[in-house]
Amino acid sequence: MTNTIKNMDELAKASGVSRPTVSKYFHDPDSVRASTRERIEAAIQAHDYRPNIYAINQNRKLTKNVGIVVPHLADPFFAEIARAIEQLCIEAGFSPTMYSSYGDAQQEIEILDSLRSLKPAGVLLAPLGHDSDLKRLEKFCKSVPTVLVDSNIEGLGEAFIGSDNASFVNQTVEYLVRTGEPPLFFEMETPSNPNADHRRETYIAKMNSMGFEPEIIGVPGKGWNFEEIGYRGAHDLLDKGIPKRSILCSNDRLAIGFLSAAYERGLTVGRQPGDSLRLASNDDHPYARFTCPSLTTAAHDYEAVSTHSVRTLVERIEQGSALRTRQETRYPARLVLRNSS
Amino acid sequence: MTNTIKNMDELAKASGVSRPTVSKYFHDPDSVRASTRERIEAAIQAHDYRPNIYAINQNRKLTKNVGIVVPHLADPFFAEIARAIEQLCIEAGFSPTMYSSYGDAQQEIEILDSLRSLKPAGVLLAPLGHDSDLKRLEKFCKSVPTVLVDSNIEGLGEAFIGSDNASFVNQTVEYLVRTGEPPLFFEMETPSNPNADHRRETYIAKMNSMGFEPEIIGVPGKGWNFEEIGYRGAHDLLDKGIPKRSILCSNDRLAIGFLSAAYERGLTVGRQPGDSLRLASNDDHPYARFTCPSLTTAAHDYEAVSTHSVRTLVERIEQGSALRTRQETRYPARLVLRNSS
DNA sequence: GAGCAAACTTATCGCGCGTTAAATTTTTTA
DNA sequence: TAAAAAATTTAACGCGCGATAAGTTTGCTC
Repeated sequence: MTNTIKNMDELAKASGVSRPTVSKYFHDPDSVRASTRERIEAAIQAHDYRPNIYAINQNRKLTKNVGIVVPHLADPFFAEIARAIEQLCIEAGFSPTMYSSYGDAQQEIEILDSLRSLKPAGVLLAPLGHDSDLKRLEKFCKSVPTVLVDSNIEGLGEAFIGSDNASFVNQTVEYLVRTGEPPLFFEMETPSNPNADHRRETYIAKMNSMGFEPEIIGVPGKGWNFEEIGYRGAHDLLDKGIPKRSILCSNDRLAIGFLSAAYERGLTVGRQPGDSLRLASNDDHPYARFTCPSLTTAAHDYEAVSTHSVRTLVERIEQGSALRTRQETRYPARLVLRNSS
Repeated sequence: MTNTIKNMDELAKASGVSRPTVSKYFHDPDSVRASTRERIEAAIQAHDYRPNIYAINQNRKLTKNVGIVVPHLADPFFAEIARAIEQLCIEAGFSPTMYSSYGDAQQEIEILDSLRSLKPAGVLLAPLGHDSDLKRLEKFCKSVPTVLVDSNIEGLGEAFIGSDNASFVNQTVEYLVRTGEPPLFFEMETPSNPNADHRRETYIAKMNSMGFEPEIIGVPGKGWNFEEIGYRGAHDLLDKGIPKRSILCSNDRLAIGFLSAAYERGLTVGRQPGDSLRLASNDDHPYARFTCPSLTTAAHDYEAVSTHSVRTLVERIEQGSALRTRQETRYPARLVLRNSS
């Protein structure tokens, strides 16, 4: 209870052990004899002592810190993946810290800059994408072991782990065609996320290979208010009548906006006879279950992506990254059939 | 470009200035002569030098770190408030770090424990609520200047800044009564958030004062899957028929689940003649605009809450908290009329 | 209980920076 | 231009811990 213990020296005296032994204990409690360990732990408990992490890390060239950087924490997709990754890092014995650039390239760079001074053992980075300052990112990746997540940037970092956009779109297109008619592709005009580009390209290729004419609507809009952009884009589109009975949204957040607009217009969305149109999407956003109607979508394998990301980073940290080549891993989607198509 | 500079000594030599002056510069660039500042800054730029933050903080009893702790970052409400607070902390010259306990009391304690060893200048804490380990929280608040946000815990921390639950419920109840009929109150049976209790109490008091019989449905369910809980609760409720034409949900996430269930049952929600029921809620969740129908709700004053929180914390940090008394501030809600009622 | 490895102690250095006091230089003011 | 004020330099110590080398004790094996 006497909180008079300020450093390891005093803790050592209080527990009747020498300081180097206490130091050894903190690095690995099992490296000291059981009886010694008990005495140290008793003293720690009694005096509520915690070593000064600043002093610990000062002379380390590498700490146990891990940075988790995502483009937008208010996006439930990234919130979810960050949560999973954070948990896995803790289990692997690291101290994760979460950062969000909130869609701003400048802030992404500032995060990495300040991260560098934390001497992190590694970083898990879900980059902004097109908007990112590639030169600065590249420079950072050379100085800190970095694993890219979700959005790939060619050649950057130790590895890339994400989802297979082709698998998403192939499945959703196939499903829509099989159970109805070939879909229109509904997306943002200028998406900042490279995954969106892969989805569009896959859509075009898939439609062509099935002998259909691809048809794409790119709605205007900037930033991360995807629902709003989808909502407005859908209204604009539907002002001209229903262009096609099947619609495939590039992502769920656009679809949420689309469904909202459709509802306001009294259009029923679904696969029942009499429904005005069918809508599918990609991502399996946490709210996709609760849209009206519930959203048919292709789901990320959140667990595989987060597990593999963390495992890869830990490997690279422990083995050093010198000899290993950069690997890209993409997990396939799982089609989730709900009521919107 | 020569990255050979490792510490302040070398930086001092490279810029032709003494080390104490460089040190002074880093504490306040304006405390050195303009010509000196330029020389130092030139050297910093040329060699890409950043001081070792661990060495800086080692002997400081207080750092410039600020902790932001929320119950659940995957909840868009907290994501939004955390984002705003984070930004304001940066502008105030602090280094914020975000933590989420993900609804787990144990993790909340662990966050505060590890936070303590970061020697933060202060902490902005949105506590879990009933589930929190009050004794540990209290102990923490005594050792670190802490401002409570969103959820109040009597007597804890330097101050509380949140929203006025009474204002929320009074407005929504009044509106529903004025434009239709007195509402049923739909909530979780055992909410972990104390705000939910205040909302229920206000509902009861308001209904009584208006001469109506309060009627409350408490749906079972644990955890933070509010949409799911609302969805199931709504189905259970509606299995027995529509109990009342007006329904007031304790919060928007429950309402989102409710609307989903209502939609599945073919019930139309809204204020049009012919609609089956009307629904309102509280919080103005970021997706409340995009539900089907869009959700009438009482909105938090996000900006006022976040601004006031950060300002209060900064004041307490700078002035010391000795003489000041604990203040509680609650901002009123703004009724947002949409289509659900 | 001799022999030996493992565990521990003692002593000492270094890390990068904060901080201070006294001496010195530069700039401002009268 | 001399005096006063401000900025800077020199020198030195301390912080809490990591790390290491050499000597000492402990506990285990046969």
